[in-house]
Amino acid sequence: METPAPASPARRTVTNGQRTGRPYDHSSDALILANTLDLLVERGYERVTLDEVAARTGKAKTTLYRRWATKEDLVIAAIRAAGRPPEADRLPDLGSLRANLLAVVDSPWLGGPQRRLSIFAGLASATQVSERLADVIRSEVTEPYVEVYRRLLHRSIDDGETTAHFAASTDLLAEVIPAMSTHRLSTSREPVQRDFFVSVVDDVVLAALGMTTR
Amino acid sequence: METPAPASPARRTVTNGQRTGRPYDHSSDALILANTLDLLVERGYERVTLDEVAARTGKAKTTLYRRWATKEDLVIAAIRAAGRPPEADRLPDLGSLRANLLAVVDSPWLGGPQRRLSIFAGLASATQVSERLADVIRSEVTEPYVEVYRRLLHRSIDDGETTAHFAASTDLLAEVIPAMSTHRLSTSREPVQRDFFVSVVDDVVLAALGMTTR
DNA sequence: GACTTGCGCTACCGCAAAGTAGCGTAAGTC
DNA sequence: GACTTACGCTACTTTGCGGTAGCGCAAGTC
Repeated sequence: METPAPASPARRTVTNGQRTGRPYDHSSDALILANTLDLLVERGYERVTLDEVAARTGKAKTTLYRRWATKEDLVIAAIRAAGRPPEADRLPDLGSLRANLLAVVDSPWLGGPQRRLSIFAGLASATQVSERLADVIRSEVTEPYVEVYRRLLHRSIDDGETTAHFAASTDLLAEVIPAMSTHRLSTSREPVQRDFFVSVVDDVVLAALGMTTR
Repeated sequence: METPAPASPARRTVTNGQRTGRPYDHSSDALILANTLDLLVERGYERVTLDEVAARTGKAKTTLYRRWATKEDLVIAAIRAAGRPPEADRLPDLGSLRANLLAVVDSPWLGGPQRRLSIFAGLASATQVSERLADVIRSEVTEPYVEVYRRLLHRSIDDGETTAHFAASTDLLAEVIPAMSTHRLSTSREPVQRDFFVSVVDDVVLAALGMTTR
């Protein structure tokens, strides 16, 4: 979670310099944005209604509009507030490419691998709404996430580690595809397989997100 | 393309047995359904309007409603009319698992690999609309498609071929992830890499489609 | 205490899009 | 030719939802 941006107040009457009067109560912004993201995941962009966001949060709809000018702005803020994936350069080197990749997979970003995948599905619909929204998703979610993996991989290639590594771990693929037929990640599966599976999944779903046909 | 189902006429006045009067002109059903699918891909379910489907097809909106009772019915028909992936049992054995998998990848189902992926993206939003629609997508698209790969793979495992095969071809993975950063499949890439990439992509996107959180 | 501005509420506007009604006409069956 | 039903058209109703107006009150600053 990040601070919800200067809230770009929808239309604030500008009193020069100093502000008086009752201040914004930003204590519940995080809750609003979290609920927005939840709804986005459950229903997709078009079926998110601000009435429902307001109801869930216990805020008045008008309050939402005091902070974000449009629904699109609110959703963008929610996406931004979800934070960004870890940066490759700041991650400790765990000794092997594989370990480094798995660390990213298991990072708590977007609630961890399970929920992350759900969010991707929700975002897929949002990319069809507007260029602006699609751009935000790309620049805030897709690109940075793929970038981590790419960086880790390139680093490993430069070290000459890569090929051997992949050759060693790819028997897993033989299990991955049949496992997919369950269509659930929650079913029991050996941990290593799961991890590798999710990493591929995440990446590829992102690629699909970037591939809207507009 | 399949015959567009008995069209389950929205509400037909039942004259017993024999029908007289001007018959339905089903010659353009395929066109209607194709345009519906196109729009679904371009815009996502919510932004498909029947006015636009009608306009594109050159038919009157009321004509659409004479054939499909609701928008949802029309979209379902469009998905059904898109046909099903090839069945594993009917595919010729090309000698290696890899060749068999690639044959599926390159099958013309849903317009071939490129367009197929776009359609998946469009369907992702539709899975959030209703249980019924989600079920159709799962049973008509997701399940059968994953099933092909699964069957081919299992067959290969039973033959003892699998592990060796995958080990031999997985250096590709080292290229796949960085290549994804382009977020386009249309960029130039060596054919074998592309094929393998797309096969993974297709499969995994499908898994994501099956994973709606409703 | 005077002033300012956010909050919650209720009511409302505007618009897009699903779905319908009814008409004149086309294309069939008997 | 009489009859029936689809087609295209225009106009309409309904609904949901984004977004706004204005009020009484809360929570701050001076």
